[in-house]
Amino acid sequence: MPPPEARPNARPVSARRARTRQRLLDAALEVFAEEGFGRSTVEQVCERAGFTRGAFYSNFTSLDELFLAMWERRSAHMLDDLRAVLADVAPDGPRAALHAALAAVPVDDAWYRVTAEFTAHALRHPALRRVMAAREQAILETIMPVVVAALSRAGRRVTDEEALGRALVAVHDGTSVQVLMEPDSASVRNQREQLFLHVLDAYSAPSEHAASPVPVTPEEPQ
Amino acid sequence: MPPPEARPNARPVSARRARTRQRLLDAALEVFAEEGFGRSTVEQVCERAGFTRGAFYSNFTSLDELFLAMWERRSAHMLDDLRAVLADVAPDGPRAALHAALAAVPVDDAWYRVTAEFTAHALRHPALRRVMAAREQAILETIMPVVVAALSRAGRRVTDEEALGRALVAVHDGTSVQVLMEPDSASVRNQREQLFLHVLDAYSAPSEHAASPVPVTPEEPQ
DNA sequence: TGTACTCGATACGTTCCTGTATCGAGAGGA
DNA sequence: TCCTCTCGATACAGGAACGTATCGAGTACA
Repeated sequence: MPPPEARPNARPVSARRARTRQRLLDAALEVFAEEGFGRSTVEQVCERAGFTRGAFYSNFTSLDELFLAMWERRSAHMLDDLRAVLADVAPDGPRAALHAALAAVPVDDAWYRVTAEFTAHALRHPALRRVMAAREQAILETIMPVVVAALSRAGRRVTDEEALGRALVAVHDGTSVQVLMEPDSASVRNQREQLFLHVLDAYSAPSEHAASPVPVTPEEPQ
Repeated sequence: MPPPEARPNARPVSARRARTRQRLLDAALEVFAEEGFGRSTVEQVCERAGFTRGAFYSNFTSLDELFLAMWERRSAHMLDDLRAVLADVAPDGPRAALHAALAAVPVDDAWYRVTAEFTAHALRHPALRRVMAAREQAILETIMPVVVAALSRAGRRVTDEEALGRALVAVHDGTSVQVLMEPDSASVRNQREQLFLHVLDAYSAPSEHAASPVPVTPEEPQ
C-alpha cells in the first residue's frame, strides 16, 4: 500500500490537469443547461471552456463520463453548502430553519434542467441510478439531524425520521418544478412554503414535556 | 361554425395520413424513452415506425414538433383515463379514492423519463412552458372536484382547493422519482402513500356537521 | 372505371461531429 | 539550467444525420 496517496488507484494529478478538468466541467454545466445533455457536443463544451477537443479526450473518454463527473461535483458542492448553512445557523424554530434551508438550496433554473436530464439518464443506467440513490441518501443524512434538532427546540418530536426526510425531498423536488413553471407567481411560492410546514407538522408530534401542543404552522399567510 | 369539424383551421386529414402520424407518435414515445429525446434521431423514429424519413418530413417539420405532439397526445390520454376512473369510482373514503387515483396514474418508468426531459425542454422554451402549465391546470381542474367530494363524504371540508391541488401534484411528482430510484423498496411506496394521506389531512378540516373530527389517516402501517 | 392528387419512398449533397494519431511547447524535477 | 515527459493543439479520415427535390404508387372521388 503506497503511504501518502489517499486512494489506491489515484494517479498523481498535476495541477495543470486539474485546472483543465475544472474548466471543462464548468463549461459543461453551462452547455448542458442551455442545450440539453443529449443535444450537447464535445466541441461545444470545449469551445466554451477555451480548449480544443484534444484537451477533452485527454481528460475524459466520453460525454457521458463528463456528465457524471460534472453532476457529482456540482451536487457534492451543493450538499456541502447546505451542510455549512444548516450547521452555522441556529434557528429559533421550524420556520426560521426552513427559510435558512430554502435559501441554501435555491430553486435554480439551469441546475434543475440538468438534474432532470441526469435523472432520466440515470434511470436508464443502473450504475448511475445507484450513484444517484447514494447521493439522495447523503442528502437525507445531512439534513435530518438539523431538522430533528430544530423541531425539538420547537417542542416537537419527530416520529419517523426516514419518512420525514423522504417527504421533504419529494416536496422540494415536486414544488421546484411548479415554481419554475410559473416563476412570477407569488402564490405558488407561498404554497410551496406552506406545504413544507404542513409536512413538518404531520411528521412530528408534541414532545411529552411540552406544556401544550405547539403546531408548526402558526399563522397562514395568503 | 362548421357543423361536424371541431376545430376551425383543421384541414381535412385523410385516414391514411392520420394512421401514419399515429404510428410515428407511438414509435417516438418508445424511442425517446429508450434513447432520450436529445439522443434520438429522425431515422430511429422512422425505422421503429416502419417508415422512411420522407414520411416523417411529410408529417412534421422537426423532431421538436413531433416531441410536442407526442407529449400532448399521451398526457391528454392519461388525463382522460384519470377523469374516467375518478368519475366512475364512488369511493367510500379518501383512502379508497387515493388508491383508485394512484392506480389510474401508475408510476411508469418510460413515461417518467420522457416527461422529465420534456419538462427540461419546456423550461428552455417559453411557448412550451405555457403549454405545460396549461396541462397542469387541466389536471388540477380534473382531480379537484373528485378530491373535494371524496373528502366531503369523509366528513372533511377542503380549506384551500388550489393549494391542495398543487400539493398533490407536487407530492406525486416528487415521490414518483423516489419510487423509480428504488423500485424494490416497499417502504418507499408506503411512505409515498402516507405522504398523500397526510397532505389530504393537512389541507382539510372537519366539517361542522361532523360529530367528531375524522382524521384522514386512520391507522399507520409500517 | 377513369382521373387527379395526396403522400410516402428514393436519391442527393451538405454539414457537423466523432475518435485517433502525431507533434511540440512548457511544466516540473534534479 | 537542463532534461524529461506530460498534456493540450493540430490534422485527418470516416460516418452519421439532416433537409430537400423528385418520383411513382395508390387512394379518393366522380
